[in-house]
Amino acid sequence: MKLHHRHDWNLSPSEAVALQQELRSEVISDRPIDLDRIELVAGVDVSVKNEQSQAAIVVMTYPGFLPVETVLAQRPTPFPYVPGLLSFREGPVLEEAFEKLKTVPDVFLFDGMGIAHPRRIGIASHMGLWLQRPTVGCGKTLLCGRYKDLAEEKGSAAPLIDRKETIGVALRTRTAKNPMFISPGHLADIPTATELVLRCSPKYRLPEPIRLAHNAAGQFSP
DNA sequence: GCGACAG
DNA sequence: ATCTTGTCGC
Repeated sequence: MKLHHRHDWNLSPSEAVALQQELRSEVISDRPIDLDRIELVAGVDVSVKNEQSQAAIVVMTYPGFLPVETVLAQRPTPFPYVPGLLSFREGPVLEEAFEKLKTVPDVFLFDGMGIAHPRRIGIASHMGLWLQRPTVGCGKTLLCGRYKDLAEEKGSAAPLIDRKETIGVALRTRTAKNPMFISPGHLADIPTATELVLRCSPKYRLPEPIRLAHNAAGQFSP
């Protein structure tokens, strides 16, 4: 896929934070995703093993969820895990994977946050700037913000609030299971991102594209 | 200063 | 995220 190269990745933690402050104003998080025109949805995930990172992108039809393309990319893990700076750890290998992708998905679902981030630029938002296509952040645990208890039934949601600002939702994708934390990445908004993730989770807690990407990323070559 | 902290 | 077997439940 064609990528809009934005910057180099070899930055120190403090330089990375400064870059996020510069890029945050470019993130568009109030634009509805055109759910009626989606035909392809991609799931993005990265697995780390022995200093090596492997990225997987699985493109699936929507709403049938039939896999149409899977790409993998490997690289040495370049950056330590620092809460708030995940994109600088997974960005390099993801960039390589995106370049291998031939299909052009209508939207990308990421394993991690979108604007539900201290500086409102989690990995889904950050990579969205490179992709220039709609992206959604789907976290399994919270990075920042608070939410009120929500009902046990699948589909229940509660606003995620941080510093008086609504940054996403806690969404129950499976009855009685822990909620997922959904937020717009880039070129998306909270209501449509929430609806899309719910529609992409017909059977499991993880959205189908991310679930498959997670499985593929965890498969390292001997 | 203290606590919290995606993957 | 990763280290790791069996096991309780639908």
